[in-house]
Amino acid sequence: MDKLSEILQQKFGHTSFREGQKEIIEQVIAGKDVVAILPTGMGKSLLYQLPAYFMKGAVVIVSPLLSLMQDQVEQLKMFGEKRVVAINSFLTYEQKEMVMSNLAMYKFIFTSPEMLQNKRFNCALSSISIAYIVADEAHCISQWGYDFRPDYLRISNWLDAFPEANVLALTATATQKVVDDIKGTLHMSNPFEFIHSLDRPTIAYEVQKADSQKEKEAWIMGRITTTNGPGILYTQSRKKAEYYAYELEKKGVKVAFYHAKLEQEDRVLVQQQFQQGDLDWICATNAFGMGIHKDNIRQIIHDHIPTSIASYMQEVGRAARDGKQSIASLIYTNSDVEQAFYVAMKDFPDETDIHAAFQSEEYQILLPETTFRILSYWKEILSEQETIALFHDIKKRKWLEIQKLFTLFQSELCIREQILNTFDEQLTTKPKNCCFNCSLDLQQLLTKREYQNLENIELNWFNRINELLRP
DNA sequence: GTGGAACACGACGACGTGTTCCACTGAGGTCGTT
Repeated sequence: MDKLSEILQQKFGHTSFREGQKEIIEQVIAGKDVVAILPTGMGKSLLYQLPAYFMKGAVVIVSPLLSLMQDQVEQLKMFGEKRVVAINSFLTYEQKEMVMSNLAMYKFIFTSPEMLQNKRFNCALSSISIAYIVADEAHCISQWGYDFRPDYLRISNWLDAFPEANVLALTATATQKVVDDIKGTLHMSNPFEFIHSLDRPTIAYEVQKADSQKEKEAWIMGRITTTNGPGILYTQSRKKAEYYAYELEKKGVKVAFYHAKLEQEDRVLVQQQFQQGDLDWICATNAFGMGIHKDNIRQIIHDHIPTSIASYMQEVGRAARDGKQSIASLIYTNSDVEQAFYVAMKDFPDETDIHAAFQSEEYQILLPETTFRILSYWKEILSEQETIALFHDIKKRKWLEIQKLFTLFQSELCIREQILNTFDEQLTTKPKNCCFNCSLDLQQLLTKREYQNLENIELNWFNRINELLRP
């Protein structure tokens, strides 16, 4: 048995590697930069965990969510690794000081892109030896960096302080544009690239067009109340997620809603209940998904046009992790394109905002928080004209992407094939249940289910009490 | 930009039609203060 397999068995209890894992791990150990695109459930964590045991120094893992960090810290501790810490706002000032003063003790250091801008933290990091740096869920660099969390783009400058460390970028879905963004931001020159096929033959694609919002709602309610989950209904707004959860609950469906405005404890609770099977459906915004461990999701429904093909695939990819047949359905109306564009654009500064922000600091403070944050970042590195040009470009790109997605859903060609082509991939074999435009046996795909309508039960009770009280 | 609700209007009263207004609209982390 070679050394890698030995550690795999000793530390992680696996007897063999999955496709691509060994190759990637070898490249990381050899000191190469690596971009690895692997579907959810293909063992991405192992790719950064295992090489650490062959290299001197610590591993810094940049993660987008606090919950994801906690999750991974716990997972490593379960494997018996004690030298692991997450440095983020969950720690008090005193705890942070304590960890930073003893940073050399740790093998795995999890942190957020925001934290990488902390001077005290950087000072501590520069005093220890770093083997390699990991960008987990690296698509966030491209997806969030430009218009939401500019600290993702600041990783670029931060990396200059660690020229010796190689970088490993991990994600489940990335178009060529996203890969280019990742490589650029992480200063990767000639990295080893492992790109697993994005095609998931056990996910069938269904697209439905509705003439009105009412028709759309009726279709969604009908589908969820007559067929089996577990499933996720992705809505475009928090309000809609709550509305559907409320309506479905009345029909007897075990359901909860999930979005960014939920308290942290409620989020954890909903997530756990769904994972344990106590809930059949989650009505959620795009906040739901990263770090969800559930293998048997059978249905993903979208009630809108997503803002990018990559995020659509991320969301759809949460189904069928157990390899069993599942279905991804999307229902839209013509006006949904405009809605998607509005949502994608609403925090972007317009030309007047950019001009005013470059003229006066006070004006910038009047802007919405996200807009202010984005502008502050670009003001540091670009001129006013360059910033205007940049946002013009980003807006145009977003609009084209949404349009492309809309055209794709409207087209009569194979949906699977078109999606794969967007990711520069060719479809080699069509599964039996491919898509709405090829072949789709809905009766086979969707198991019938009857729910007990709680509205009727309440009504019956109301009638019975009335009868009893009648003089 | 769209869609739905509310309102105005015509004309002997209810209701269809046109106009106006307003709601819709994601994602996370950190710091300092209460």
